[in-house]
Amino acid sequence: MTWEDLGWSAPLNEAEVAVRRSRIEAAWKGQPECAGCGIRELALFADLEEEDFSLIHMPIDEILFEGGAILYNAGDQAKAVITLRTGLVKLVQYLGDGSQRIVRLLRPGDTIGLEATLQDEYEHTAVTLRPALACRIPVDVVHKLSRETPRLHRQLMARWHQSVKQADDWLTGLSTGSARTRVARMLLQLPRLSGPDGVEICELFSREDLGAMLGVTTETASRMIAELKRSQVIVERKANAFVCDDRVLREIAGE
Amino acid sequence: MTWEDLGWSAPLNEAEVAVRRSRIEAAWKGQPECAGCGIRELALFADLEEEDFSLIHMPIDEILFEGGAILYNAGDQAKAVITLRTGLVKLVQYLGDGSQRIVRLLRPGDTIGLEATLQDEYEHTAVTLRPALACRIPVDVVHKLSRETPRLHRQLMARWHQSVKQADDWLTGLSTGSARTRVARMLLQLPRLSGPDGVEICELFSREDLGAMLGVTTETASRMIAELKRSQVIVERKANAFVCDDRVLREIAGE
DNA sequence: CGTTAATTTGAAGACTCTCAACTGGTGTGG
DNA sequence: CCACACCAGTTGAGAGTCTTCAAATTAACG
Repeated sequence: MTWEDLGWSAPLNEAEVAVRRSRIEAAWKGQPECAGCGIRELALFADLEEEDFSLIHMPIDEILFEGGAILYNAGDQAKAVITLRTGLVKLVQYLGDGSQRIVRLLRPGDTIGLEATLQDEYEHTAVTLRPALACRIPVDVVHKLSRETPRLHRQLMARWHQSVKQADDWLTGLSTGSARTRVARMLLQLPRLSGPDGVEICELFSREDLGAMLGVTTETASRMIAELKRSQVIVERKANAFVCDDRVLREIAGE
Repeated sequence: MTWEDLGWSAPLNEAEVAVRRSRIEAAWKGQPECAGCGIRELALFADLEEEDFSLIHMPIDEILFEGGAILYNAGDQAKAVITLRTGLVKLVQYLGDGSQRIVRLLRPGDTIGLEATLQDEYEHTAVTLRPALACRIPVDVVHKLSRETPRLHRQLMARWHQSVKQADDWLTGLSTGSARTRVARMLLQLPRLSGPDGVEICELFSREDLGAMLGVTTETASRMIAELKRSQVIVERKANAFVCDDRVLREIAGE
């Protein structure tokens, strides 16, 4: 079976700027293009052994998305599961009245669109917040591996478990308390990149997205960030990239 | 292996008012005590076939809890998964500052404490909101079945999936918008019992719990309910049991 | 360099929280 | 049987927070 058989030859959408093909064996064997790929340690196939990979005879797409790209829309045909290698992705759920709420963030190593293994439509809209590198795994591959090896089961369960846990924490942490508290908690749990001088930096996103994550308006999100900047609790290094005073943030977050 | 081997002979806690033993075969074969049990259609073992059940040689506890009983506390040793047959259970997550948030409600057919299959501690505190009948399934049974039959896998995945979906809906539906909107949405998605005269009735819970579900204070929750009562959108039949005007509720809920 | 989008800020009003008092029902002990 | 304490629910008033609508400012881009 090939990608063409699945009707996946065309790019997912216009935002998809590059598609590189690689057989799964390549990913596994650590060929150049996959050097530094976290897939072996982090991702869905972490527990698999080399023999398992030999069961797969279907290419895995490795895709580079630009920031703001749509991985899929809610309701789209769900034929693949996506593993995120670099970047950050938001899962958006739309409400009846047209407003939207971001229900989860996905980081490198996370699996996106896991529901594809159980139903034929995606539940959310998945959008990159920054340029992102991802691997698109056809659900047939997952199903086949699932039949052949029990090792994948535990990983799948673990992924589901992780999603539930994150959803619960998102609710209690980022959807409870004052806007200031929520912003502080968000900043604390944001992935930190170590800057050039070794100081930890966290890249924020648009105020609109921040609001949609915390359940407050764009203006309120903006005010809170602006306030933190003025009081020097966070210091802007580059555009939307901050050095955070975690001690004070934890205090604001209610420890 | 028996329950005693697992150290489960003692009741889970003082709130457990009755324990009845039944072998899983009994449940499957539809013996009297299991007549009307939804386990075959709804629950974790829905897909299993008779031969699968013969693999189990460990008793399943059937437990009757009174309202407000604690099924388990966050951090408790997680040795069993629980299937709810009747009643309603809340999952409570505690925050650093001691306050609490209810992250999910579980209804008949739902599986409680699924994390027991993956880790040895429960993540939430599970408390009955009404008298409840539940079956306690040792994780060893789940693991054994999991090894022997692939049919359980799909059910487990489906359960996880369901949890994630409910968590996401809980966030977007019950944690977004004004307090009035949230209360309306909550009432709309509450399980309805058909009253004596055939009219659908929904039993509400304490204002404190309602507040903890919606992320508002007890007083605000009370005000919203009182207001709906005054405006006749909901009519109290018995204590805390209402007939709801769904048309108006949907309007308040924002369509 | 002009135009557009994103962010910030202001001010008024709506909403929610806090603290406090009041109500009605339940259970206990005298 | 009554007095009392206790608890959940309700209500009130003022303070505080967030939203809304609008305008000003800054950043981004062709």
